[in-house]
Amino acid sequence: MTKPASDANVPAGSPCIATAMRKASRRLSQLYDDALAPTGLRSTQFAILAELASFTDGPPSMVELAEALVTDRSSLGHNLRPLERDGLVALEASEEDRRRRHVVLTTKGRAALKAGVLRWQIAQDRFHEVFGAAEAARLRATLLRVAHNERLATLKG
Amino acid sequence: MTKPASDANVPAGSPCIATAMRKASRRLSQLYDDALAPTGLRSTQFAILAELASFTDGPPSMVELAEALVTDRSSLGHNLRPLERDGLVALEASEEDRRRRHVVLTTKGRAALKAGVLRWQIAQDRFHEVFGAAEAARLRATLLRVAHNERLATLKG
DNA sequence: GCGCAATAGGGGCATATGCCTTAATTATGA
DNA sequence: TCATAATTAAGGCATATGCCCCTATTGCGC
Repeated sequence: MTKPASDANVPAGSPCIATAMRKASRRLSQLYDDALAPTGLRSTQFAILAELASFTDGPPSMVELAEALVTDRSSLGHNLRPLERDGLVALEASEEDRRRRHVVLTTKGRAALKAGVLRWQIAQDRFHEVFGAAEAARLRATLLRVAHNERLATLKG
Repeated sequence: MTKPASDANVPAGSPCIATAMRKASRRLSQLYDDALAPTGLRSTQFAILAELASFTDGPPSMVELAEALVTDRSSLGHNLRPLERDGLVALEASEEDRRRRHVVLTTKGRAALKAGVLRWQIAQDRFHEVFGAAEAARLRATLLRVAHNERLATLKG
């Protein structure tokens, strides 16, 4: 139990967690981008659409969406540009607060997400096949605890 | 044993491993970049210098270094540009194979790495403080197994 | 030795990521 | 009320990441 796959051919390298994280991140992006390629979506874009779809109480503001994605507001703004250009999302001015702009998943965006899920599942299946569903779930839970831990955001605090 | 920290305030979100990985990666980059800021190095640049220093049998070629970093050759080429400009690394033509260029860690680069390690340790300590050294080591090992698993590179294979 | 496949890098293009600054708007406190 | 602080998003700048195509060079099969 909890017996991981072989550690052979895995160099020790530096003890840096962030470095290991980025290496793994690049590797996984390869796999998921490869699977999503036929849809014209990148894994980051797919993630944005999926996160958008998870907001059931109306479209979020940029700040809310950025926080959910654990990313910078500016980064999100930049990333939304291609999606807006292609009509997958729309930015609507808020009624209550004219500073805010709500990010809306368009019909076209919803369709793209739906098509993306079919391809995404292939990459996800591959990961489960290689690492096992149980360890995958454990890893994912750990990653989300890292992502949402505020004490890992800055040294202050 | 193996009891993780609290899962409170960790939204379930999508089951996508890649999405969780990138969220965690962005979070950790925040922390390590924050720590490294005084040195003028970014965590990615620090990682490149550290990886370079790990080659004890002479400076690696771009391909060798890219593989060690689990990144694209082109990406590495781009990332080396600022480091070369600042004199932290040097690209030397190979004698045996004139296609190759060896990436050399300069004296200045070695000094920058040394200074970076002092700051890096602060971020690493924070992570250990939050997650515990044992779980951190487990996580890092898992991440490296992901990073170096060829069956997670493409769907083919 | 020659022709062709394979390999190493460079350059261009597009997106990803985050910083700092600025403008617009809203909230707050005297 | 009104000046000021705080918030929201945009824009510019720099780096990060990976794809494709191109050139130079090497290795290989004949």
